[in-house]
Amino acid sequence: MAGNDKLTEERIFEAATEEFVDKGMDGARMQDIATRAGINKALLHYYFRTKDHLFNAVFEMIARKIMKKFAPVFDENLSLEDKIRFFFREHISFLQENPKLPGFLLNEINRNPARIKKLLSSVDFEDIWNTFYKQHKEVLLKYNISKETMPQLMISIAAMSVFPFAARGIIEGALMKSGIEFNDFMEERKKFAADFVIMAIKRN
Amino acid sequence: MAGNDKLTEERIFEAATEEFVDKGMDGARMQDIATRAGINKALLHYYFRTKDHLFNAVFEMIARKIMKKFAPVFDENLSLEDKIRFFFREHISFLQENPKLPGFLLNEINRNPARIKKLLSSVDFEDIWNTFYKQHKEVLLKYNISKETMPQLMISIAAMSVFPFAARGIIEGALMKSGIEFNDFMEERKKFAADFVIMAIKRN
DNA sequence: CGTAAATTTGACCAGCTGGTTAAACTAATA
DNA sequence: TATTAGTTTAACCAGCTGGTCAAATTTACG
Repeated sequence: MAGNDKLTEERIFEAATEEFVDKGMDGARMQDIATRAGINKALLHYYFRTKDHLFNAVFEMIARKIMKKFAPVFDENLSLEDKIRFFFREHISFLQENPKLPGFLLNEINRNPARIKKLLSSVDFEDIWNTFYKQHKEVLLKYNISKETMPQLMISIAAMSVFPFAARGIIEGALMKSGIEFNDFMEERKKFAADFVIMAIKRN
Repeated sequence: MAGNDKLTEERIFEAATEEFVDKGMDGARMQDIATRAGINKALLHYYFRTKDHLFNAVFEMIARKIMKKFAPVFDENLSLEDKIRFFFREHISFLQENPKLPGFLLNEINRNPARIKKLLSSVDFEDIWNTFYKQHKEVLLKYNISKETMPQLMISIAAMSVFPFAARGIIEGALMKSGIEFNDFMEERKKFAADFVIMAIKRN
């Protein structure tokens, strides 16, 4: 075997990731991926038989990467408030480094819901939320959160950090006239979002 | 001229809207649009010269429709709290009737940011927010909102109602194991989101 | 070195896609 | 009825796309 087989496969994988994230499954071209990886199109098919194979490999890798990065948040030994602050700091920082990921994932999920449902079937959200709820049940008594409103809260938290990246095109347009840069806005948002959520769940 | 010219154009427009919203610009096929409209592909090109023409027409129509529907919210003669409740009730109801719109718009905006920036250039967000701020400046004194945090607040509000629809594929998966239906979740969210935002901006 | 297996290539193909064209049809109207 | 402008159609095409194939090259190793 040629000694650079892993190098080639890695180069293909990186090239495919960039093309797919940039242009989506429909928009990406096998030829472009091959060119970007510095190889032949036939060689591309030699490593990943079809476009679907290649796309699925890339998609699952990204999904795993994200889960691996944020599952630990639930286990951190922090107070509820600090956990919320920690999450927004880490999550928004991650998205600042991968700004196109939200749009890519949301689009491909809408385009093919079956794919993600298969992936998610192995994740027990009920359990994650229950664990989280039990960890903080003493504190949550002082807050406005019941077990039933956990999904609403969790999805609100996700929305606060993910949405601005998914809707970046509009938001940049909306901020432009006020002379605000998107990156400054997101930097400010790490604190704003945390304060916002903490305020929202506090009993008055 | 044949008396049904407007009928034909309308049928094309409806068919194109459904196909584009469903499959995106890249995924939609001119033949499918023609078939859905019950006409020939050549006739489709006779009414809208190219796929781009057709897509732009559909996209601008949808964008206008949304703006027209929600600009009035800012002018309603309501208290700040009632305005927030009113917005979430109306906006989520609208999205319940058009659940695929957020995914479609966000994707096409990411795919072609120039398109939306042209559209948005005619909308003076700074002005809208200033007007909104002035309308409620007496009340906002009691809240946590300064002129500078208006964009953060506005985008948070949008995120709360739009994100669940854009991420519906994931959220349905996450809610499934808890036995919650997406529609019930969104119905509950009209109140939750409003309470959440109002709590968040109240001074403690 | 020699040979078998793995890797890489250029040339090729069938099918689909957006778009065109020339001819046929329809309805108003003079 | 004959003319004309607008509408609809079937057949066609060039170019691109994912995918294939046989031959050439490289590498491992006895």
